[in-house]
Amino acid sequence: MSQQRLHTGRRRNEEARQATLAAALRLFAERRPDEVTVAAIAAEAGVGKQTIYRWWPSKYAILLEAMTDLGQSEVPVPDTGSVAADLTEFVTATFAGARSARVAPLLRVLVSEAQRDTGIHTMLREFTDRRREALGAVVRRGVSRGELTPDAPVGLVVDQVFAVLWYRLLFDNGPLSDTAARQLTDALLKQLG
Amino acid sequence: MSQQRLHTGRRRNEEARQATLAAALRLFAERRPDEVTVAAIAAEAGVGKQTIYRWWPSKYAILLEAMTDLGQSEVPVPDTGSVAADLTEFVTATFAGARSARVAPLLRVLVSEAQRDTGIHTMLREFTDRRREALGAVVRRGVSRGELTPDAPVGLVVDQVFAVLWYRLLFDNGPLSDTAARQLTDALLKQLG
Amino acid sequence: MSQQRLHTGRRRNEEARQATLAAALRLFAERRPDEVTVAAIAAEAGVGKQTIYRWWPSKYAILLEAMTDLGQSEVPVPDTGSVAADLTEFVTATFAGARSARVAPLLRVLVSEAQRDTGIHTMLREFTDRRREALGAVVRRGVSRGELTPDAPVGLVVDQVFAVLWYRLLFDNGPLSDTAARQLTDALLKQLG
Amino acid sequence: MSQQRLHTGRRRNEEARQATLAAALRLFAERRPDEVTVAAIAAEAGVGKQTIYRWWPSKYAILLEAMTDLGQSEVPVPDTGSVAADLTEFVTATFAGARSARVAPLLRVLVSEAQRDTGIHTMLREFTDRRREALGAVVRRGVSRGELTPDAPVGLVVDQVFAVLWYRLLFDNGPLSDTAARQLTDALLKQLG
DNA sequence: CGGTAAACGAGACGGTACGTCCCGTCTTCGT
DNA sequence: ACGAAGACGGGACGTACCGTCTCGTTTACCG
Repeated sequence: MSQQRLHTGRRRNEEARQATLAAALRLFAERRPDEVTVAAIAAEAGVGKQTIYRWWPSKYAILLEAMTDLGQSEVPVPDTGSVAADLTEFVTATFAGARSARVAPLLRVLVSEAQRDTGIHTMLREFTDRRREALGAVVRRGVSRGELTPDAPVGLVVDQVFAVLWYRLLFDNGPLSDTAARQLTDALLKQLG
Repeated sequence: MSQQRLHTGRRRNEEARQATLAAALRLFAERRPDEVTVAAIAAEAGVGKQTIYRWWPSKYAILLEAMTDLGQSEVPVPDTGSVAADLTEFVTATFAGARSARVAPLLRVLVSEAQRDTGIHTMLREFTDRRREALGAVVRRGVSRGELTPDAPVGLVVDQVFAVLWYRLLFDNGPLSDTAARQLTDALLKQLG
Repeated sequence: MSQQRLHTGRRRNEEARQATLAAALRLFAERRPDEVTVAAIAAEAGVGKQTIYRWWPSKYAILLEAMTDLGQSEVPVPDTGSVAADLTEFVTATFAGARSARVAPLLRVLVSEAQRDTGIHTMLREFTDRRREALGAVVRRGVSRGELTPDAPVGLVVDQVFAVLWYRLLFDNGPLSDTAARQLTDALLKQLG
Repeated sequence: MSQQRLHTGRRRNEEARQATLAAALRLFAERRPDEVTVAAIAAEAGVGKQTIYRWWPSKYAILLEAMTDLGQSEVPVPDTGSVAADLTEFVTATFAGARSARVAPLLRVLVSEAQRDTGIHTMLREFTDRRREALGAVVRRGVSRGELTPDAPVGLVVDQVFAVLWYRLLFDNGPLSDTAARQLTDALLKQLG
């Protein structure tokens, strides 16, 4: 029985991949998104354009991969024994992560592009759904501990947290400070009764 | 004392303006935003490209002006005598307006572009601030009628309404139905005590 | 008996005409021809664009009219009694007129445009034919005085003079100096036998 | 000693060059020069506009290169043993080439544009200087054979031939027939003694 | 160790939208 | 009615990116 040859030729260059991701992060952080061209990323990374097109469908896909790589150091889900404390900590940490001058512009770019490219939209949903799930778990833990009634509208509370986050991020019409996080958390806890 | 002449030469053609706005609305409704070119709008409107560039900085500015013009037929601020009823009516109407297949894609396009163009960002803020102000007035009326305590967090409630609206619109991860509007309103009323 | 009114309304403004001609001469002398726009001439002359289009078919027609106005002070036909002297004087004066830094660029512009616009071509021919006729008269006088044989090729000699003039003007590949004029004249006299 | 790499990346596409030159010749032959747009040449050649701008500064530069390429099939310099015969043959062939309905309009366009664009002026000079040199060689051969005196004004004779050619071509005020060529040649031979 | 195949940096390619410029016409108001 | 001002419909310009396609070189496996 003959074994089909699996792969011949040169393998993917990991250095080129890293250089491309780093270059994309750098350029998207410091330039307007339409000024970040594939050619510019290639030049910045010292890489050929074709190498980029071989591995990524668009410049935004590069950005998303780069941010996912960064996000490996994921915000841990807090577990202090109290919904109020867990929620406050989670929201505060989430707001802090999003408001940073380094990641805020990148998040804006991704939402912007997601409205134009369904592929990016899907990838961004997967990215955000992981965080939604984490926050949902925190609230549900409150239910199972008896702090909250079983009919607590978990989804709606989660929605409101991330909705306010993105709303202020995208429209730049409100703070994402620790204080803002606490005010929102307090309001939501009151909602949850 | 001599009066300085204020303006000489031909005046702006209002017909050309209207035709351009209508053409932009039509094209943005039926095509993907990057397929809507300035040249196409000009052709559809029977107008020269230069006439467009003379009056608008970008095709998105045209769209925004067209939508503002439409919004003159503004959703009226309800005044039933009860905050609960007013709020419910306002939010339901707002959600209904935003979820329509005709305007939803246009709103997405504008937010998307606002992330890339500070001019559009500013104009969009003015557009949305008018609606924020209207909703704020509804809540404040509840305060002045004594239905709500004077320390009611008006801004935060307004934020939550529009935040959820845009969040679900942009991420397509939740309904903007009448039921959804009622659920959100109920939660916010509970929050307001 | 009632007199029919022959003309009503404001008459053509001679000042505007002069200002336009002067502005055209100035701009064509100092700028590349395609940088001389009708709008620029109008602005330079302090005149409306429509006023120009009312009276001239193109910017080159303005230039041609301006040069014809200038050419009223026409080079007089010399008559010294000798073909040799007359010819030398005529050619020298003609070369001197054409090589001047003020008119040379204008002549180039007119020939250039004449290749694209048959109207200008015709007007330029009328302009140049008047000079051809003058030079032809000089040579024919030599025939009638018996200095030249009756079969002298008058037209060919005239052609050679103006041909060399325009050739050197347009290709910038030879002088239009007094010396050059004399050399050409001598050659032609030898040719005439 | 290490050899530096001379060129990387894709090379210029000779087919695209040929297609562009051919398209330019075709369009300039059948349309008025200002109706020949760069976009039209690109479309006719099946080539991108940028490819044209990468290699040529203007549509007239394309035309000039196309004509130079054609001129490779150069009119051979005659060598019959007699200046009179050589000169007659050269001038007749040159006139014949220039008067043809195919090339005459192109020559007019190039002279016209040369007056507006110094780059074209320079390139056209190189083009014409090659023919001047060829004719000069014919006359100088007459000197070296002793048919003409060493002080024969070679340059002036060459000037007169091409001057008359261009003069009649540009002003359309005289024939470029074989008869005209012979008359001019005879006159110049008489000048040369 | 020599052959073969894929990935690489570089950059030209066909294509398309951009925003600017000028054309010649039309409109407004003032003389 | 004429004149200056300037907006209009139209269309070519030259530029910038897109994503694809050669180039010649480098790398890695496989016989």
